[in-house]
Formats: sequence, C-alpha cells, structure tokens
Amino acid sequence: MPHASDTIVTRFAPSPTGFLHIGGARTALFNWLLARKHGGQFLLRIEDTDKARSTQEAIDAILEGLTWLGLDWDGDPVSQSARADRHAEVAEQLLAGGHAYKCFATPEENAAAREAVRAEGRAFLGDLWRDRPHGPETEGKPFVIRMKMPREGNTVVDDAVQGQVTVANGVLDDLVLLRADGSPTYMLSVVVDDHDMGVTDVIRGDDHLNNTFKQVQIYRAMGWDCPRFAHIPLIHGADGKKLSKRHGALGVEAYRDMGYLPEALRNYLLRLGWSAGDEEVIPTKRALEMFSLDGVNKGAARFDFDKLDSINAQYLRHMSPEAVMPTIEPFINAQLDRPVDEDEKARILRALPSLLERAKRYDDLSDAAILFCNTRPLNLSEKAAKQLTADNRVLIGDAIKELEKLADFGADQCKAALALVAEAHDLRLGKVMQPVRAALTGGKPFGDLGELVEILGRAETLGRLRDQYSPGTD
RNA sequence: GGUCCCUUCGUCUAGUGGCCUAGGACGUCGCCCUUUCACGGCGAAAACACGGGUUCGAGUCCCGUAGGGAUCACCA
Repeated sequence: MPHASDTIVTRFAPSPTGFLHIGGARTALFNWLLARKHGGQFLLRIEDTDKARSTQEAIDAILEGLTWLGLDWDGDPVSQSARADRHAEVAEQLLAGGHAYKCFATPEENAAAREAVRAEGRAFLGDLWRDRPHGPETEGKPFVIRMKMPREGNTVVDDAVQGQVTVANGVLDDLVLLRADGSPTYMLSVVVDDHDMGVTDVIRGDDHLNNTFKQVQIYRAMGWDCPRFAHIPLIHGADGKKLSKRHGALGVEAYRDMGYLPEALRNYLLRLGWSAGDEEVIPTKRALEMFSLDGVNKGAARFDFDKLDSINAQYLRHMSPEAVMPTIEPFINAQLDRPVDEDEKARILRALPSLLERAKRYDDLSDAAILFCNTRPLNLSEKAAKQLTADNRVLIGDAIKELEKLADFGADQCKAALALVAEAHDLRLGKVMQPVRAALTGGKPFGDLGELVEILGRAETLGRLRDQYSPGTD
C-alpha cells in the first residue's frame, strides 16, 4: 500500500529505561528537523515492550527533556505495549502466509546450537525448526513464532546516510516475532508500528543498521512499502570510546543544570557530525532552512565540551538581562544559600549587559553575578589576595577617604576620586585601580571599575574597601 | 570470530579528479587593545592512517593493510 501523500512523517522511539541521553536527543532533533522542515509530522512512540525495565519516571524524564529542548511532537505519544494485540495479529498473518513458522526449540537447545555454530565462525540462524515437521511430540509444547528469512540473494538498504548497503540473505537469522508467552518482540513491533503510524522516514542510531535488513524482510512479507532509512552515527566521548555515564552520556537535564541554553545545545548537537559548509552558529530558524540528511557524516563524532561552551557563550551574548534573570535566579539562590533580595536583583540586572559579554554558561554567569550580592566579607582569590599588600592597603585607605567625600557616587566621579589618590602617591591610575578592584571583586571578573562601583553603590563599595583596609573592624 | 560501517589539524568539519601552497570553527600559543579584571581583534603552530594501483593529474576512484566502531538474545 503506497503512502497516500508525500508528507513526511518521522518519529522518535525511545525505550523508557532511563533519561533522554545526549545521543537520543540528537536523534530526536534530526527527526524533528526533517519533519518540521517539510511541514510533516513528528511522532513519539514509547517502546515499552520490556515491562520489567520500563518506568513511568523514565517516560516523564524523556518527555521533559524533549520539551526543554524545544522539540514538540504531534499527537499523543504511542505506547508500544498497548499495541501488542495488533503485533500478534501480524505475526499470525505472517504464519498463515508461510513467511513464519513455529519453533519448539528450548532456550537451552538454541544456546547449544548457537555455541556450536559460532565455534565454526558462523552466525546462528535460529533455524532449528525451520524445515522440521511438527510431530505429535510437539503437542502442547511451548513455541515461538520465527520469521522464515530468505536464504538466497541479497538485501539492499538504500540508506540516506550510509548509502547503499548490501548484505547476503544467508546471514539473516530467523528472528523471533512472537515469544512463547505470545508477546511480540521489538523487531516485529517496530515494523508494525512504523507502518501503522505511516512513518515515511526512519532516522535512528546506526546501531540499528544491522537490524534493518531483517526488518525489511518483514515489510516485504507483509507487502508493505519500506520507509526511507537514515542511520546516523553514534556520539562518542572525548576519549573516542563509546559514550558512557562517565563522559557525557548524561541526560539532557544534566546539561540544563550545568547552565546550557537549549538553543545552544541544539545547535551543538546539530553540528556534531553534520554540516553544510562552514556555518557554525545555526539557530533553529536557519537550521530549518538548511537541514538535510545529506550533510550527516558516517563516522562517529566525539563530544567536546569546549566547543559546546563556545557555542553557548555566543547564544548567551544575545540574551536580554530580563530574559536571563529568571533562569539564573535559582543558580544564584543556590550559591547564596538564601533567596536574592530585590535590591541585589536590581544591581544584577544593571550589571548583566556587561556580565553576559564574558559568560560561557548560566552557572558561571550566576557565579559572576554573585559579585553584586551582599556577601561581605568577600572571599579573595589567590590573585586578589596578592594585590592586597601593606602598601596597597594604604592606597585603599586613601581611596576610602576620597570616595567618602563624594556627593554623587557615579562612575566618572569615582574614577576621578581614584585619580586623586594616584596623583597623591605619584602612581599611575592602574596601580590604584588594581588593589581597589581586588578588594571590591575578590578576584572575580567584571568590566569597567567605575561601572562596578556605581552599580555596587556607596554603602557596599565602602564596606568592601573597609573590609580590606582594616579587616574585621567593620 | 562472522557480518556491516568508518578513518582530513588535539576535537567538530569543508572538500564529490585539476579551484588544495588542503579552508572554517573550538582548543592551544603569540601579539595588540584596555592607565583596571575580562571580552575582543589580529596572527601562528597544527591534518589527508599506511601501502599499492587507475589517471596527464588523487584528500577525492579501486584494491590491500592497520586502527576504530556497530551488531550477532524468546533486550530494545
């Protein structure tokens, strides 16, 4: 049955055994991009046929992850387990049509045969009962239904990423369609669901490439059209090894908690193993214009946090202080171990344009923003502490005197006051600014010193300076 | 081990037989800017895994070798 229209239908089909990891997120992104680019549908299917390992928490985490990433799906997520009857029905059809057969071999018999065949350097085809007549001894015995794979010829998959891949039918095993308890296997379920859901393009990790040849046989036996396949390479850790929990196989929520923007992570994920020329910063709108499966590389790519940081910084720079504030507030509260007050928030809001210039992530941005909270006495970095020599403390004392005289605590006035101190000591302005900056920031980065003082305000500025001039007495 | 896939700077990549003296980005290093922390700007070092072919000409095509990955369940 040919598809009614040329509308693109893609799907993301995670098994709910854990969070949405970074590789799954990228697979979802590619599916989403292809569907949205062509005005098609992006469907969600939860592959929960393994009831023992599937959890509701995992489903929630995956949905939350997709939502955070901004990947919206069409319709309600399909639960694969709810469709078991339909899967079984197809298995029966396959059986009736002579494309499948009953296998009475016990797990032990299969294991023994597998070992024996493998010792010869061949793959076990699971075909113990393929051409074996069912005698009366099979009466009442448990059986599975296996696919009767072709043995002659080749199966060719024309993959959008991998190209034309050919495999000899002789190596395709008679996979189990229906288990002894009557439940369908993954191999059957995906094919039936993808067909029934009208999926036109299956984009998934290339760990499924080998399965595809077998699935194609099921499509053929049922007389169904195959969808287009695109097997995208897996993401590797920085060390080139398969992604493990140690290096980067984190849930997307972990990236959120590390302070990354969903737009930036999306951009990074897109460029990891995919390109269309030299463009690096590709916001979603642009991605929708450019995306094509052609640009996907075949080789696995390594995950690189430095580059992610860099992309993230570029997105951060274009955020408005008002948009950023609600997001960094929890980070700030956590570091402060109390909620920020309104006065502090107002100061941070004023400082944000400058802070955003040099931040990489929300977490270091909030770390820098703490500068404008009332956290006296400040913890000094090693570098800052070094600035506060006995001589420099004298300068700070003089700076306090000059600043106290100021009626207007503006940036220019404050700088002028510091210039007076420098003049009195016959020093360059910078020599005075350095220790004053150290006392005021504790070593944290911030732009212009005058701006810093102005935002900090009279009380906080003088307080921080006094802390360093005569520690402990203020 | 069988089958399938992959291999360009440290990393992500551009490159579809002459445009390649191999381009961009991240990272690294250097310089400049800032009488202040940073940011930024400019510049440098840095790769076609190896060996054979094919061709007037190969990073680009073919074969082999090495290395890496995926997969071989009544898991998904």
